[in-house]
Amino acid sequence: MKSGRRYKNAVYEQFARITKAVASPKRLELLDLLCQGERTVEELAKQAEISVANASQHLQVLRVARLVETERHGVFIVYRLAGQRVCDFFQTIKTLAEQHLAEIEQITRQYLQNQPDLESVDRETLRERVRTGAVTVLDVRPAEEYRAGHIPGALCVPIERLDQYLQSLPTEQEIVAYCRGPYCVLAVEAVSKLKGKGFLAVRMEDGVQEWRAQGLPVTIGEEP
Amino acid sequence: MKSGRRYKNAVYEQFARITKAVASPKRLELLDLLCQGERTVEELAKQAEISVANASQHLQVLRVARLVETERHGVFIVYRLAGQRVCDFFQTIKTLAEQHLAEIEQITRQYLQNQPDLESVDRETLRERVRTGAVTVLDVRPAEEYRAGHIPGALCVPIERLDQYLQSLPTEQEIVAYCRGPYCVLAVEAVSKLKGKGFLAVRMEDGVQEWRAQGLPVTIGEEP
DNA sequence: GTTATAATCAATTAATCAATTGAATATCAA
DNA sequence: TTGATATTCAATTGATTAATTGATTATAAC
Repeated sequence: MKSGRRYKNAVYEQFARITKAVASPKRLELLDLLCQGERTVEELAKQAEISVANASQHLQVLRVARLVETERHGVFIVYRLAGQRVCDFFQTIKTLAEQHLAEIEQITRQYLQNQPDLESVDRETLRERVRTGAVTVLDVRPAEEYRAGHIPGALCVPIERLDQYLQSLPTEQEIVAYCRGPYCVLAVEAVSKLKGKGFLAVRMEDGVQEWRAQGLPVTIGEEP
Repeated sequence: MKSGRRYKNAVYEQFARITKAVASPKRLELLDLLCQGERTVEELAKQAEISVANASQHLQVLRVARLVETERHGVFIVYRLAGQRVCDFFQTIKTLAEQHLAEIEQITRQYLQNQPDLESVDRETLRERVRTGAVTVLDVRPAEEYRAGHIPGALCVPIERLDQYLQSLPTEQEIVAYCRGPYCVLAVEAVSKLKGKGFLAVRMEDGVQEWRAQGLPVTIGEEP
């Protein structure tokens, strides 16, 4: 075999290390979670709804491909993305899939149809209403994701603690809930619960990644 | 299982259709070739050095993932990328691999070391020298790729026809050869041959994709 | 030291995938 | 219609891969 061919094979083999690492639905879900912020193996396993051993194995595949890195914090091992570029890469995959695979829109439509009447609000409208204080925005992701970055003015109301916040929420003013983006179901569930309790709740499809990608501001840490 | 989980699984499954399609070195090579321009199955098979049947199968995997599309031209079937976005996606993979996998640089260095002393010239220098006419630029890719887009002022000299052009090339002036980019070996081979014949030849690492990505102009069709 | 917890490792199974071969299909031209 | 060519299909092989299970390692608290 010519040396040129051997070289080419070696190079494409390296490229494929990256693509093979992301060629699994579960690993894509783990990457998606890690785009929202760093996490321990246990948290990742729980949120992706797989066993810890299985999550550990998937994470190591991602690590060997240098897409994620780890750090030991006492008895925990924290995984995080190996850079913003990896998050961008995941967003690219997402966008490509959305634009090339009509099935995704279909699956989403089907899912949303099975949810009780669910309006949603777009970015621009929301931003204007937040600015004028005409709306209450809830970030229903886990608190650590909120701290890693949230939409300015949003309240940190993790979905599992939504019940505790119910009495402090306005009953007349509109409430907008968002989570990790269009394929995350937290906001859908939050809105469903809020509407059941008589609130005026709508969902925003975008997550922080989409918001940031539009060049819109993101607040890091706690709200003042 | 909750409907939220079923929905998530379905969505990530769709994302993975894209990533599984690119999770093979050979399919990445085919995509790389298609980034340079459309081609028939036979041409792709020949350039990737695999059997036609094998190429056909790989191409169909890419087609099912909607990354490429086909058109029948008589007895030929022409494959092309399903949009500029797919080319960008491939470039993203390439960049990510280059930046995260030190092995690639190592492999490249090793390959170039085995080639007889091979200088290379960067984009900016080349552009300036082309502008002032101080250099002859050769595009050593196949003619159809040249027509699909080439660096302004470059001559179309496919490597397999290089011999025929030898007498019309300047012997005193510097000659710069380029091909599909840093991992393509055509320019390396062309420079090697030219230097063997006594020409002042150097290689430019960038291909048209890299050139274009810098916002530099690209000429489509034949030179005037 | 002992214990509890987080994470990884090792071994297994079923499933999926890459490449090869030879046959089948589609188009065009004689 | 027949023959030639480009491509795809179908069946087979060997190689990877995902998920599960139970055992093992590493750390911190007692």
